[in-house]
Amino acid sequence: MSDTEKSTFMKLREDEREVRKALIMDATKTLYEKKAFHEIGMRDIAKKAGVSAATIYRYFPSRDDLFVEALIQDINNIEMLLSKSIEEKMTIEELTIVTIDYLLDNESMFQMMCHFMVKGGINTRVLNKFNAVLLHFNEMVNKILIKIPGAGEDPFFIHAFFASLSGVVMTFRNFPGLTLEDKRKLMHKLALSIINQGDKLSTFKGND
Amino acid sequence: MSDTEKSTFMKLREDEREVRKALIMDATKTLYEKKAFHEIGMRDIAKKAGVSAATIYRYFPSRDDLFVEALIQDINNIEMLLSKSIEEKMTIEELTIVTIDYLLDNESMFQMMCHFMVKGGINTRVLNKFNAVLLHFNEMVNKILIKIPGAGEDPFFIHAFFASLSGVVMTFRNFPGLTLEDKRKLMHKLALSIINQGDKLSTFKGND
DNA sequence: TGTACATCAGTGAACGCGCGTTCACTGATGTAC
DNA sequence: TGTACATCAGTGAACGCGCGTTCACTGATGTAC
Repeated sequence: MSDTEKSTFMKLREDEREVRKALIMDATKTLYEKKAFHEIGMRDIAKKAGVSAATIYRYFPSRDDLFVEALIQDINNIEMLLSKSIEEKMTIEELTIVTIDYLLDNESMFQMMCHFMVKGGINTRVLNKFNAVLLHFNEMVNKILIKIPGAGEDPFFIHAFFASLSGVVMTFRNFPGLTLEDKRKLMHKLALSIINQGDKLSTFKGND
Repeated sequence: MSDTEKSTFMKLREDEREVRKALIMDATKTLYEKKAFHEIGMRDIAKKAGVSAATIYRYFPSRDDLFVEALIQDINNIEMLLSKSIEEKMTIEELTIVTIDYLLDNESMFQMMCHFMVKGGINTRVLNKFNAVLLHFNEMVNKILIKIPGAGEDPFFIHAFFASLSGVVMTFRNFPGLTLEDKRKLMHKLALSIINQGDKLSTFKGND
């Protein structure tokens, strides 16, 4: 009896931990919408979550661990977004636009991805987690996109295409002299030109 | 007479400054070949150039200014590389491989580019310089690549394509479980699949 | 019902440290007269 | 030829500061007997 009591007690404590952890994650994600990735510090997150900075370290071993976990959740969002798009029988063109927009509208997530992919010297444990996310994303893309007409023939192309979109967004993010909306349109066109190889832009002609 | 004497004297001093400046730049570029971008500090550069860290600030207003200048010179390298490629009547496929290899073999440069493009909060003056470089590169790409068969029809595609290559390199740089050479081959294939849209990989079949 | 003890979440304050940048100073070279 | 002064490159040492992380401690809750 003492055993089961103890375990339910432990269970409650465990649940409570999960709740707190989720609270910190939520605070982190909220900040992502407001600040650039490199401007988000542990003290900011702590403040937003209503705890002290030291508390965060009871739930996450390091800043990068916290962030990579946030990324995992974000990938889930993308996953749902893509699934939904497929259900609605989106064309590859529409999907391209959705993806570009996602990368543009979640700037901090994008910055974080670049951070993990480009900057060296990241803790091995964290990098493993991150790579697991990437692999998972790749598989998911494979499963989902294989069904889209005009995208599915070659798995190489699918992966290359998604990587390309990151490249387009990265390269033209700060393109001088354009408003955000102009940049968005530019990126749409650029990305579509990859699909349509330039001379077949007809599907998107009306958006000039 | 005193005037011309003075000016030649000034001129000499000026020349000497240029030499010193070049010396610091060379040290910087040498370090690029050995260390990751984020690991290169002012003290490292100073040591390599045989001066003190404080001296660097007599020639460059800040670390980022120094780095952006290094980038400018590097872009010149790429420019020459591309020109040469055109002269040798490279196909777009061959050019793709050259470019991927360049990005892989100049890791720090690539990291630096990402740094300037992705990270926020960069000094306006520096960002302007950087954007000028990008614009220049874009124009150059336009002028050169327009001549390549199979690439030239649509300027959008050309720019998108180069941006894509960055994306491919960024995304698969740390792909787990592959050696550098395997990653290189993977990236080649991925990038070529963008050009050839998957079902036309024939030009590169022999490289498996 | 009470006392001693274990566990653990939470925290304010401090630590550590890297690293870009600045300061106050030295020394060499040139000019004025 | 000599003296006072201006200019400027170069520098060792220190500054500043952000910021992730850790420490030593408190307080609440539960257990043993």
